[in-house]
Amino acid sequence: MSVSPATLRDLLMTTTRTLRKRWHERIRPWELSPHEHRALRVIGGADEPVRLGVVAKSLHIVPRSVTEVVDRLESRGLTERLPDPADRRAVCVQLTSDGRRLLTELDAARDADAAEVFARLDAAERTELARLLLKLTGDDGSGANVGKSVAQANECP
Amino acid sequence: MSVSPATLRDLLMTTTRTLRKRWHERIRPWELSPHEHRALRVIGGADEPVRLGVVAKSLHIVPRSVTEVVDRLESRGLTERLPDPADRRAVCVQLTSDGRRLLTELDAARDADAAEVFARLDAAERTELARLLLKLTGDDGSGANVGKSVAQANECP
DNA sequence: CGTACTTAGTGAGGTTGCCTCATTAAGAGG
DNA sequence: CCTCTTAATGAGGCAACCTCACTAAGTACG
Repeated sequence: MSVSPATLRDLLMTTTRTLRKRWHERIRPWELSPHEHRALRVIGGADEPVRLGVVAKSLHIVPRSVTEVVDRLESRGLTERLPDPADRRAVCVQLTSDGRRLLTELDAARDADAAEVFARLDAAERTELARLLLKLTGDDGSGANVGKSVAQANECP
Repeated sequence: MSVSPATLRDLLMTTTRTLRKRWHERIRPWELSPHEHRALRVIGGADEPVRLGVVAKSLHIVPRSVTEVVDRLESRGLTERLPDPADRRAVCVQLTSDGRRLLTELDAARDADAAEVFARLDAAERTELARLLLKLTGDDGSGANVGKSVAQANECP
């Protein structure tokens, strides 16, 4: 007999809940919320400064909220604003050297955490899990997939 | 070459994000948040009235917050408080008939939603996905698993 | 029995991370 | 030049949590 969709969904939710909780614990020493880390990743992901509006899209929040997030990062000396040379309305943001250093550490910690969790699966199982999840989210031509929205965020001109 | 843990984690997160978003949309007509639905499920899950403290544990929030959640449900006529016959400090809560009716509808909608999503997988794939996720969350004797915390919430005396 | 400790719920008030709306400044089209 | 849109932000709001302090009630112990 097959597994019911409802059970499967609950299982998925429980799993990611565990992941989030682990990561939340692990990131505590840095006194940076997971959300701020995500912002840092978006900003540092490109090698050029990024517009606030682009950060907003990547984080799936409205531009107004990005202002606050970046304010907080900036107050900790992790990022700095600079004018967009091509559009004087726009504001770009980039990592400071402190920010870059911190991001490197956090990314390493995050990868280590993921590695610990997924060590329970062997290579074949990981591949299969990835295949199943991709099939679920269905990148079937619709192009609406957000899987790599963070990685490929377009930069400032 | 195998899939990196980091990619896998991102894939999981994206998947559940999609699920949450779908459900959030779908539940909109009832004007009840997913969170309130969860509370309703905990309260209606048992056939006997449930203590507020038990609801708190099931929802993974502190008792004080349950007071607010239940207040809101009660103000919509979905639940009602009653004294615990065995402990005069405690307060129990149960569904009204309106609450029971609503819960039935919502559960059906939620199951239908899950069914739509997981229809992309055949029976064998669903079974495999469940196996992999179970292996990940690792119910390997530690007993710390929370997978069915909602379903088996203990009742009032 | 009385005294001390614990527990269940809740009032008061705070925090976080979002949101909308209005405003200012600047680019774009006719 | 004049309207129309767009980028960021000030002002203010809200939801869903939290902690701390309090009351009332159960529990343990000498």
